[in-house]
Amino acid sequence: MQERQTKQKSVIYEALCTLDHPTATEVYAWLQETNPTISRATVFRVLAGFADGGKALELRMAGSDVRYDFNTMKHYHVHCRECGKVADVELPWKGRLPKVMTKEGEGFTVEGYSVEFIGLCPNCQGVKA
Amino acid sequence: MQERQTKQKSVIYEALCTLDHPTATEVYAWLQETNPTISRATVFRVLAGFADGGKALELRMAGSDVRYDFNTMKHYHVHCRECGKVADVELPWKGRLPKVMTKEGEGFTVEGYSVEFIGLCPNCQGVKA
DNA sequence: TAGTGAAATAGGATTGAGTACTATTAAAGG
DNA sequence: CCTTTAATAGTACTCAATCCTATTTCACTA
Repeated sequence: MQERQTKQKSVIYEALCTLDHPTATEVYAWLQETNPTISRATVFRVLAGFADGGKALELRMAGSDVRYDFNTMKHYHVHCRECGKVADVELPWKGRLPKVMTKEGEGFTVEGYSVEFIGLCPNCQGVKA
Repeated sequence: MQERQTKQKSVIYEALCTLDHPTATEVYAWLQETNPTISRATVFRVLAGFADGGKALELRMAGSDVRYDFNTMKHYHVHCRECGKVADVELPWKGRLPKVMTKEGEGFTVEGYSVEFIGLCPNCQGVKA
């Protein structure tokens, strides 16, 4: 008996698909309206489980909380340097490591790399110069 | 009267150069031995000030605390997916944005991008499979 | 359809990085 | 030396994320 289906998982997944690259806290806040008894710990655990089971991507972008993406296809993201908001970027995915990268830094085993774009979201463009 | 020189700044900079891509907390812990009265808030503020004034780089790598680098030359980093440790990567810096990137995601202004390599540090290679 | 064992949840406690606040200290110019 | 004011010490606070455990509830079975 494993991967038991629960109502919590169902509504959390719904939230994940409805909201735009949400953090666990954003999912929790959104669910408060319709499911006020859901536990914060449950939201964190279930989202992490989705990522672990391949049902979602876990976005650990520099300088912002962990965000989740129901779109599990590899794709690039921009994130706002002010508020941390994330959006998808329309660019073909380039999967391969540059071959020069067989070199290692100080004994590290290099498994991959990630590219992220940084900018300002529409909202923060108006606020900050 | 601005940018006043203090003993705290001096010893924090020394710690920054001695330790390897440290977090503010690591700097604070290291200084406890020699400067037990230094304040945690001071360490955070001074390091942020170094980054702001161009005396250090602020590394906001995915999934780890903010780290600082006394080497202000642009260069790549590997970071350990287990413990967050960071090391430099010997690769020529490629400064330019891919020109395709004029495309925007949902009205974002794209200002730049960052590349980071992910792997396992020597220490965590033994611990985890 | 009820019974039962295990997985999952609720919800409160806890951790730990980072920030806010303010009385006090000390750097630098006169 | 004295004054001005930036910077610090130290404590309180915030908030994401994790831990803990009694309780719930899913899913398998008789």
